[in-house]
Amino acid sequence: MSGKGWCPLEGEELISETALAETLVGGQAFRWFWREGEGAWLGIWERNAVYLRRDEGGVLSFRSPTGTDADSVAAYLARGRSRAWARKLPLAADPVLHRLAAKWSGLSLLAQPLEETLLAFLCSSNKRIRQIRDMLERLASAFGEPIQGTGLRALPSWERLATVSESSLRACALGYRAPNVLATARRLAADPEWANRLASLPYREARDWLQQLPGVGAKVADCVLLFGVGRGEAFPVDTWIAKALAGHYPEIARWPREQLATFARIHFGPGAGLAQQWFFAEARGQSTEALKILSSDSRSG
DNA sequence: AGGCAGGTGGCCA
DNA sequence: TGGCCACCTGCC
Repeated sequence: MSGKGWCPLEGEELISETALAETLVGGQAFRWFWREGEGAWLGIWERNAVYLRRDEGGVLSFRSPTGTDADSVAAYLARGRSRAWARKLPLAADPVLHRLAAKWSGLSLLAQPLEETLLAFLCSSNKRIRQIRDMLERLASAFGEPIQGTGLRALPSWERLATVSESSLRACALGYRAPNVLATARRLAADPEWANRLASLPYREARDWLQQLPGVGAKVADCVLLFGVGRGEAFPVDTWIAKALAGHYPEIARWPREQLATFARIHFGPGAGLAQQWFFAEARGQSTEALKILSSDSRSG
């Protein structure tokens, strides 16, 4: 079934259409677009553009106009890491988790670039997925470097963002997030080692450091640590997750956010973040079709 | 036509 | 600590 240029991702577990959609556009990444004409997803990260499609048997294939290789795609999808996290969850002790594990077995937590993850979640407050996507596309077209031969643009670096004006950020419809993005950009640009340092810090210290950035609170910090640094113990608690936890665990229903996050890290352990994504997918209850419509690329195909 | 959204930070008890 | 409110903008 591999047409010209399509390369199967070998040695991977089969994945359902729903699990794939949840993985790509369920709220952890924002630059995956369903291309109806291709029957494939187009994803953009750093200088990579990758088309990803699933055959009827559940095998993934990709092709890349940027020459991104199979190892890089597999590293980004990070499916093995999610399987390892799943094995560490207390599935036997927690029937709720056991059921979600079966239902969402193919769902993976992507290994996304840290800088892009921070930018995305700095934009995310008080916004729905669709609006976050739109903000990022405006930032990419206004300030991002072209990705050669694709007509696409990368997200701007923090160094680049440090040089722009607040009004030009507001022109990207960032609203009150604009000054936060700018102040964060200036702080990071003045501290070139920040990413390495963050990666070397223990979870709690890394979280505290992130929270010192303007516009970064507990939830955003956990999203950055989970999606952009690969800290499986991070458990972002937003309104959806708070509701989902309340529904599944009535005894903690009225706990404040911060306590829910602590409870989850203790109860779920090193793979807590994966459980969070299962709860999120479960709570949304959106169809695959709805996810595709949400993320269909309205630009010229 | 207005309320509300996957939050944060400042302020008050 | 925990609870309450303003904040930009776009979409339902």
